[in-house]
Amino acid sequence: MARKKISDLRRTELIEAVIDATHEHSFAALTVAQIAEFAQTSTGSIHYYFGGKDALLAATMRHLLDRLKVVTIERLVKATTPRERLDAIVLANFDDAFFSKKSCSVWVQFWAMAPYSEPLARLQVLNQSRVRSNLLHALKQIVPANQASQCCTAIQTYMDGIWLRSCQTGIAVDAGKSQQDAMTFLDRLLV
Amino acid sequence: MARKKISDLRRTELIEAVIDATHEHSFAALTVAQIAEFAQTSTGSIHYYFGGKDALLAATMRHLLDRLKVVTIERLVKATTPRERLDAIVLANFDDAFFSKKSCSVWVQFWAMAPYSEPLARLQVLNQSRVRSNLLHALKQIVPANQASQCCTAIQTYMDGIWLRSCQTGIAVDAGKSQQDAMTFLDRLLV
Amino acid sequence: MARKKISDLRRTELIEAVIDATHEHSFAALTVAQIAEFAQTSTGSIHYYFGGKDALLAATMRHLLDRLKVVTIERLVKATTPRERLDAIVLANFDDAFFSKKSCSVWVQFWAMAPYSEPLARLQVLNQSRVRSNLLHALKQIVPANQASQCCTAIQTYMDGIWLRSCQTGIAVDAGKSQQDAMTFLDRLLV
Amino acid sequence: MARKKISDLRRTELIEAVIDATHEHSFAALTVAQIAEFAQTSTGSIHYYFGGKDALLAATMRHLLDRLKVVTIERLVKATTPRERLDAIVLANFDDAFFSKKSCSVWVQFWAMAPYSEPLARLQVLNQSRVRSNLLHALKQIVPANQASQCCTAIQTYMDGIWLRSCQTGIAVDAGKSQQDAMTFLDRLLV
DNA sequence: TATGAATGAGGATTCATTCAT
DNA sequence: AATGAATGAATCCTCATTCAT
Repeated sequence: MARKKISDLRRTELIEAVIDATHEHSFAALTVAQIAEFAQTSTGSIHYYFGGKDALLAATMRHLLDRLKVVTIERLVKATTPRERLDAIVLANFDDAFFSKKSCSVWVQFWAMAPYSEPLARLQVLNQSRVRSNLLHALKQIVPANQASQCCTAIQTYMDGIWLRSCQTGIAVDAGKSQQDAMTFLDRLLV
Repeated sequence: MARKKISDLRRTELIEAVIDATHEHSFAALTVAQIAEFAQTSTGSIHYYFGGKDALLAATMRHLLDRLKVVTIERLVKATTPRERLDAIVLANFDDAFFSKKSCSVWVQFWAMAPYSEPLARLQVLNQSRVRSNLLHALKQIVPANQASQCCTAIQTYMDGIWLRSCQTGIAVDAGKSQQDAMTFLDRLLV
Repeated sequence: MARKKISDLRRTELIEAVIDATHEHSFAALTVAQIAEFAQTSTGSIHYYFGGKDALLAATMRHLLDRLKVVTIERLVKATTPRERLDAIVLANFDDAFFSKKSCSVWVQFWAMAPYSEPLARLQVLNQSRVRSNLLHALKQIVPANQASQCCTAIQTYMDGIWLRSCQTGIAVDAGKSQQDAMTFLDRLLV
Repeated sequence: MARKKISDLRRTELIEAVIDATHEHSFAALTVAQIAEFAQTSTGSIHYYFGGKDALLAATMRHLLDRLKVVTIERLVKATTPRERLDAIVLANFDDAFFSKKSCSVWVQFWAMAPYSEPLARLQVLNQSRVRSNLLHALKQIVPANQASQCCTAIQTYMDGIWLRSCQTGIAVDAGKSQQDAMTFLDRLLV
């Protein structure tokens, strides 16, 4: 198990480097050599740990998606009312534990590539479904049954839109502010 | 003038080819030769008319943004009340004259690249500002002054989110349905 | 004949443009389009008059070689003694009617290409032989028969060297000065 | 250090290939792939070791210039009288350790390109100055002070001319013969 | 004659990937 | 485990040449 840890640590370090590098130069424009430099390793190591550039992005996204999952669960277990559960899910998406300009950059590039990559598409669908499932569970106790689905989509769309806009030039990313905005949005949307 | 027309026609043909090709393979994965094949021309012509692959994407986006502008204006001139104006702007964004899976694919890739390309970033800001300006003008007559800005952002974010989601695998794109959803969303948001 | 003149004028204009352009950018780096711009014409015209880029350089060299021939003859007819004839030939090579930095640039590039081009090699040999023949004719009356050939080669080598050095960066080209130097050189060489 | 050696060996091998290939096809007409073939490597390696085609020519010339420098020094240390020193410098230029048709071919193409390339121009000036400095040092003790400079230029011009002529079609290159000719030339020139 | 749009073969360069050490 | 030298397929772009007008 101690053995395993070394390898996992290395992978995590490399993934952090991918996030930094991708934010700065875009994943497509990045060479494996550049990523290796960010991570202070060699191209050989990148291939040793991940198998290739494509797999590297997939691994990075799995990492980010896991973080979202963890933060969501942490917040959900503390919530008691349906509305609290709804807020928990939405706030998790903008939790400063991982909502940052860097993550947004990677996320949007992932989105742009997903339609052209089976493994990425799978990840995208997985996350989308998980979030939707969580949201719907809470929403059904808040809005009339026939409005839950549409309402859920509106919320997901809003959240995706925030991620999308956050990575653009000249946009300052502030987790706290985004959480407030999201709460105001929910208040407006749910009467 | 006949000369100019021919050259413009050629440019438009090439841009249509870019949209088709990008939707199918993603812009980054696309080779100039492939685009040329879609357009039934040579790689030389692409460079002759646009100067390079990057400039080609910029030209394509300018084309799409122009279409949005035209459709928006067409709808705006027919609107009389503030709410009608608001609806006009939002409906224009999902007008089937250009809201299609293909456009969404290009749009999202444009978004992913904009932070790393001066010319694309400029286009992105230009469009974002134009839409915001239109929306705010109408919103200020609908909601209290202190809510207009936040409300505007929510609407833009929602629209961006729709574009983003529309290009994903397994999502069917239906302009009419998207327009209806958007109207329902506005109703909910503006009480 | 008037007809012919128009075409000849055009060819001469184009050749002058080639010389200017080659001096500024080197013939290899030059595109036909650039040459056309120097000549204020189109690429089509270049091909119409010369048939291609390679033929253009050959035509240009033929032009320069003709100029040398003409200047040499003009000076030779005025010479009476063997030494005067020798001087005439050498002075012709540095006559400011065509000895200039521009000509030297073209000449040296011609030299560099000649070993790899049949037509250029022929021109090179032709000129070399013509000059040698003229020189030898005079030299044989000046130095002992068994020294004429070696002496001739030395003179030709010196003249070629001057051309070569004249095109280099930082070297000022002055026809009068080069003529003086050449005369001093001959004096030294021929006792 | 073993590492360094291997890499240096690789570089030298590549440079030898450039000389062979350039002599056969001219540097401009040569493709990187062809050079790679001469060197029995890949195009990738060429770029890995030199960074590009231009840098490759510069490296090759630096190599040739170094050879000249080394041969010159070897001969100079053995010379005692001024005239012996003068001869040493001139003989070095035609030493069969590197005076060959191949070297001449490369040299002349270098000369033709130098006026259009900063790095090549620097090399050209460097070598020209070094040879001049060596020659002048010896000449000042042989000819009157006011004649040294002009005499030096005549010698350099002669040597450059020999290089230039040696690469032409139909000229046989013989180091020994060129050395003899040069000695005869010096004898004639220096009374 | 003159033009310049269109072509596409050809070349320099990049970069993911491999593998010997 | 880690490295980075070596590879060569793949791609963008250039440019001589053609040809319809």
